[in-house]
Amino acid sequence: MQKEEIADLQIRFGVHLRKIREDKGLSLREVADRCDLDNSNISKIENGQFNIQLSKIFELAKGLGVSAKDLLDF
Amino acid sequence: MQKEEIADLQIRFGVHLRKIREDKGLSLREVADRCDLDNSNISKIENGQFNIQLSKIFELAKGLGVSAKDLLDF
DNA sequence: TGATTTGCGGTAATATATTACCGCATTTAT
DNA sequence: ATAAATGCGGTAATATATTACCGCAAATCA
Repeated sequence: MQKEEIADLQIRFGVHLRKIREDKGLSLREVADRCDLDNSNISKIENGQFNIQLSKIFELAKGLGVSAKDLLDF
Repeated sequence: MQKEEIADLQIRFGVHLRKIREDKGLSLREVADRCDLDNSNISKIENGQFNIQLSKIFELAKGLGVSAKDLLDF
């Protein structure tokens, strides 16, 4: 997988993640509290700046109240 | 998320990944060729030794001919 | 208007994944 | 019995994610 493809994937994931969060009416800081993460980092994930790990996908899913597979449904 | 939880997650993911591969009747080296990865590393992923990244989930899904969300369906 | 919330960019130290390589032991095929 | 395939452990160099900070600008609220 090329760098560009990965960057594109991160962006698409981030857009999807943001939509889920906003549909739930949560702020970055609220999600951060639920996930034990920092709001700035979730912001970066949503903006496609990180190629996050498996465990983080599950942490985010838990914090957002959705299943992990839902986070990859885009 | 604690270290132990992450280790457990990796193992469950690996077990699921292996099942998908074996259901397709593929060897590690065959999947490795399709994914442009090394067979030893896929072995380690299946054995829960890696907390892989988002992009790698998609690479594996492509190589296995399934959707990424299917890989998290366990 | 003043205060709070929100999203976001920057940073630096640390931890971790990535990658390709080697070879071995076991299983499977000829 | 011989050869090939398979799964897997070890390693070392490199790249990358992680984490918790800080503070700002714009939006929202009292």
